[in-house]
Amino acid sequence: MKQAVVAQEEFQRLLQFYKVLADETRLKLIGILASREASVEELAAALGVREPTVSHHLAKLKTLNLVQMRAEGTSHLYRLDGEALRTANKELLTREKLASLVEDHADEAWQQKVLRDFFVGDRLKEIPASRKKRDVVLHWLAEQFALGRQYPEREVNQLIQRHHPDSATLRRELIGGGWLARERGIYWRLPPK
Amino acid sequence: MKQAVVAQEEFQRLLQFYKVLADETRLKLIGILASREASVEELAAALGVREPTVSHHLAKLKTLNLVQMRAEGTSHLYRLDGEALRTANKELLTREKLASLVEDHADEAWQQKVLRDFFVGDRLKEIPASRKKRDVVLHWLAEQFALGRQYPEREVNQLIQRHHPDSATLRRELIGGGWLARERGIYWRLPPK
DNA sequence: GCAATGATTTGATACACTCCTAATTAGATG
DNA sequence: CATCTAATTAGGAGTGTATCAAATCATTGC
Repeated sequence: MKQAVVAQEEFQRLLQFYKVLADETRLKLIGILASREASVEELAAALGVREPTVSHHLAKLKTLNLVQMRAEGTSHLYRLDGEALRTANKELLTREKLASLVEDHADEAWQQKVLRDFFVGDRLKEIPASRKKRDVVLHWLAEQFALGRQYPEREVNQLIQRHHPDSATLRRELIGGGWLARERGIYWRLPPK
Repeated sequence: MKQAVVAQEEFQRLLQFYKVLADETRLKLIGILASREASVEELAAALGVREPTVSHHLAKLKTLNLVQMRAEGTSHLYRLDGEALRTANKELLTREKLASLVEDHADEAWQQKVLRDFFVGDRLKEIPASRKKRDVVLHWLAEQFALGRQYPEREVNQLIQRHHPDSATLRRELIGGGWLARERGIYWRLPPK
């Protein structure tokens, strides 16, 4: 779980990074500072905006430590921190990276929704037509069976019928999908794959 | 000049890229699709937003060719185009890259502003105190001299005084800054560095 | 062909962010 | 200490865009 929190923070950092860079004026600003240091006044003139606007943008860049400032007289001379830029680039958008950053509660949320949609209390309204949703329902159903116990067919049917009348279909699906196993009229639940 | 146009387009592409990525929902979307393909319905449930919202975001990702879609039944299954992602990453923010993307009209604009600020017509209101601005003014002043011509001191003073009374100071600065050269009371303009 | 299902498009609302002007702060200079 | 300059901060107008509900479109299945 600690892991997940770290991932969250890293995700937010990445998001912040993109947000800061996703502005035309700021990107130009970086472009100028990439080749030389410059004062706020210069930057304003070069970009065709007012000084406060430049200050505003520089403040955002500062939050990423992308720029450094040194005062000379009343001027503030800004320059790009190339090291920070290089570091930031490492944090890049790779497939593996992103996948690891997103909590897989995503999957879980989706399954919750399917169950909400198809159940009223613990009665199954209907058997989902789509394979994917049916699997979610069957998975839930399988969990109603205890692990390590043996069920005669009559008992299996009873248990299923507490949730839906068509026990034959559901029983067959539970077997076919590998949630239950059967031998000589005796059924048992298989451990989660 | 053709070069500049290309750079402009590339700059805009880079900007678009950051804009698309600078959204929490979209970044999560990419994160999910990084590990598996998914339908709009699933994505909506996983992200906790409505289907239209997901469609909207997917449309933006499509503009960068970051996702691919295949239809299965009435579902549209989306997946991340890892190749596109890798390509996009190459377009990265390197110091050299950015510097080349930003037109150096930036500098020019700044100089124009200094001249506007300190001149009324072609009369210099005052000699700028800051070294940087003074250089801009001196540069302009130097250009009022013809290249390859010889000026006696009296003529130099006359020319300068058309723009500002303190010809002594300005003449000295023009020499010191390397815009004019002098030998035995004769002055001439040096070619631009 | 007619529902039903999932996706997309459209139109409206709300929030965030850029940019401005005006006011304030911090340094330098007389 | 007063004044000037450059930068920053505060506050507000205008714009863009994320989101939703409602309407529309496309595909499957009866």
